[in-house]
Amino acid sequence: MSNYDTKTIEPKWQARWDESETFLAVRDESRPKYYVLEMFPYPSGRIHIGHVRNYTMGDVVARYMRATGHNVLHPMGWDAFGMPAENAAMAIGGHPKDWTYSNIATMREQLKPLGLSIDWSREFATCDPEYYGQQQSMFIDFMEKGLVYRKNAVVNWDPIDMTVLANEQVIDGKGWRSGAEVERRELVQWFFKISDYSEELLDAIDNLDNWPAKVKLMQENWIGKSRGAQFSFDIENSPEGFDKIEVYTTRPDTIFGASFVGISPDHPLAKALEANDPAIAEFCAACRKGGTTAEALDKAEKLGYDTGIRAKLGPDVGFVGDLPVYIANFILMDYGTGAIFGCPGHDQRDHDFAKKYDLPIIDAFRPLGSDRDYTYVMPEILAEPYVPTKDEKVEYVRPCKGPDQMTGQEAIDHAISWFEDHGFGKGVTKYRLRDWGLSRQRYWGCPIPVVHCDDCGVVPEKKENLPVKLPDDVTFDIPGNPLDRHPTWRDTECPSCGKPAKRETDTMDTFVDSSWYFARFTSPRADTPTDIDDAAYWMNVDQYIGGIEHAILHLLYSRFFARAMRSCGHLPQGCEEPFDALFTQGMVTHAIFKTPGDDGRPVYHYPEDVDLKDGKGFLKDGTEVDIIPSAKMSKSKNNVVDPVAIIEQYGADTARWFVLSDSPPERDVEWTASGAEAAYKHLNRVHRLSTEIAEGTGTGSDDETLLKAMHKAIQDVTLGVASFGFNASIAKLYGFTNTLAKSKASHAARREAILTLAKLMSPMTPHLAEEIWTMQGETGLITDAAWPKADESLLVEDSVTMPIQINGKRRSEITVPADMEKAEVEKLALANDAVVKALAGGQPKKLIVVPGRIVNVVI
RNA sequence: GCCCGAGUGGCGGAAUGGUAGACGCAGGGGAUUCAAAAUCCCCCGAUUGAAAUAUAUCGUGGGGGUUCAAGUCCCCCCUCGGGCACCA
Repeated sequence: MSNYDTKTIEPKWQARWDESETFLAVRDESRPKYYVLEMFPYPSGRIHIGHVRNYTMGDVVARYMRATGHNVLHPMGWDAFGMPAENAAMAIGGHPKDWTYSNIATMREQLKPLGLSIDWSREFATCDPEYYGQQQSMFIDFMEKGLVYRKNAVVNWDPIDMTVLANEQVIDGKGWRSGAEVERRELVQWFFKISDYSEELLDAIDNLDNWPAKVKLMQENWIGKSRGAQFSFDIENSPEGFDKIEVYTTRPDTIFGASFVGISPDHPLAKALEANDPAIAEFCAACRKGGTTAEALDKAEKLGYDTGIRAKLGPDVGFVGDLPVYIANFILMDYGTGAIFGCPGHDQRDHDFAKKYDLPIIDAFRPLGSDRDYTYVMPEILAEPYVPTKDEKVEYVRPCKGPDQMTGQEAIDHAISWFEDHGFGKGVTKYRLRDWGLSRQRYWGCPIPVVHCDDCGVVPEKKENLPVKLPDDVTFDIPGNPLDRHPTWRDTECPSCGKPAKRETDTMDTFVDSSWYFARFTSPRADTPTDIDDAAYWMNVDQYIGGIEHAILHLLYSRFFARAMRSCGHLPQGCEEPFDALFTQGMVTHAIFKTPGDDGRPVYHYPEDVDLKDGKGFLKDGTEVDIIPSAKMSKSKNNVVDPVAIIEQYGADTARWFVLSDSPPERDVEWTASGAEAAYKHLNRVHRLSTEIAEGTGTGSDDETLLKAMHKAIQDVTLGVASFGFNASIAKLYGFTNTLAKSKASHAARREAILTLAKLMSPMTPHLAEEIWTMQGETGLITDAAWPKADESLLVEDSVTMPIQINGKRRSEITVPADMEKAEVEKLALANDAVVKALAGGQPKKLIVVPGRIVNVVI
């Protein structure tokens, strides 16, 4: 009897797939194409068990689609630019390029033993000049389309990494990588005009039917559309040149509840005042200093400074009197107009502010049936503002227009038209989404391919001079951008006039690299960014798989890029939404084992040092450890599972099988030693079963039962595999394996069953499946065999057992022929002992028969 | 604060409104073995019960409701997780 020897089996089949170029993707119009993609990895140095889960899921989809007759594209590449390479160069010397390519080589060698059905011929890294050169070419195209611009901008400056961060990269006021408190600086920066697409990116979300609702919602909130009114107050007692304040509001219906006007400390008017008034300057400086962490904002008091300026609406509107103009710390310059009117009666923030500065609280509306009408309320009388939802009907005591009773939304619509009718305001739609600042003052990124010429200004590099390659001779001994201090790299000539000029030294945000790699995979060696025919054939990505952490940034940028690429002719029409279906998978977690240390800090123990017994863990010396279940893997907590060691110990198929079993794919799965062991035992059992069947002969009985179970398994497993129900599929496979192991059917039937089992397992455990295929004397690769089809006629049971409920509680059951008439079933049910007893000679009030399902007798 | 999502045995988790707990882990019992490992078989929600294929009672975070029938649908509440946030 041969053993389940993964060290022989797995490399053998991987070599066979390689030799026969099984996974090479070639255009073939005769078959439907299917493009499955997992988010490509950053080459950090080693693969993580999370990679195993991510790529295994993609591989299951790819192999299943392949078996169902699709021409599958399943590529792999490396998101290879970024700061860790520079950090490594700073920490341990060497060059980011060497560090990166060496990591890629290591990780490729670690990934390959997983037996993924990847077309490795399409592999590339984003730091390959062939890739980033095409990106530069596209950047120039975007410039021509007006999708790129420069502006002086207040940026988030990370003082440790010495770089600019996107808003999205600032988390709680700290740099997403360094954790350093972010500072505000003004620099000339490059931007993509993603805001041009705000409306389109928002509207199109509705059509992303196969995206998780959660991700769609997050994107909607991120784009943040709001409809409101923009209008001006006339101001008096203001500096020269300022006779109006433009404000934006989403609640114009509350205008007659206004009791002050507020402007941001960064508002031009505030800046003008600051220049002449030291007290105001001091106040504004204090506002800017305030931390931007969520915590700091929570605690930050509303601060205001009365400028002495007075504001009023246009002369003939009446009602709203002179309003004091405050500089207030809670008003952001980069949203709306940087100025608001405050309505303390219907806004918590304004309410807080009004209380503090003793400003009037004026109701614009009141709850239906209420008789309150506050025109000026001392804070102690009205503790809270009245803030109903926009679809709640309220009664207006100071309406702009429209009936007295209407919902907030109706009132807003009426108010906007009232503003427009009176000619001092207009309806305006605003988005929270800002343009994408892509400049990075780093070395290890794609150089922005432009030249600064004294005479011609900013000039794009000529395309024939691309790629603008990164120079190799750089050092990282001092912070900042090595490109800035390189002696010669910057020096070039103007592509337009030929005079000496300087290269741009900013490089691109690495999110640019990952915003179009999926398109490049369709023709990775093309000498244009894409080959339009290849793109037309392979796009869109039919199934995209990755972590929820990319729900906003990466996916939104990719959606923008697809549109921008279409407008430059790099993608055909219909690719605006590049990912037809998205699946976000959970993490692989692992328990943390810790004991209290002498200094009070916990000591973390490696899993291999802990013996588990009855749910408790003990060290070798008998000390009990605390167990924290399901924690994110972290090197510092010593709870990282190394996939390489797992593959070494159990083989790739076990690792693949385990990460798919137990938990639904979208949820986190906890890696446990016992679970991995169990997976390994099961695969051993299947292998043993196959050996047994291969060696067996002869006749048996009850083939039909086995074949029925087989077709049921085909049905159930297929359903699971096709819908990301991998854990459910695996449960069915366990069940079918048990049935087969116990079956006394004939050799022919059992052989058919094990072949089907292998086929059904092949997306998850491809090596073992190939092995069984061969053991049973089949020729060719199981990978090339067609997916089994369930025979409908064998799925139908001859007889069914139906529970009988009496008043909704299960009391008995009857077994009847599956096709029995409802009336017959009713008759049988009424004759059932339990029913007869319960009826006690009476008649049921109601008798419900759901054919094939259940009988309910209501008494 | 706002917006989502989730609460089912000791654990991970199954369950088109139709027999709650599939499958796996852990646990218990047995077979095999000189013994062990491996393997195979059986039991395994709680309560009551000496026990039993008990046709007993309770049971899917809590409380109401719709329905012949609710883990599943509706309303309120609690807890946990995630996202966003002085966004006017």
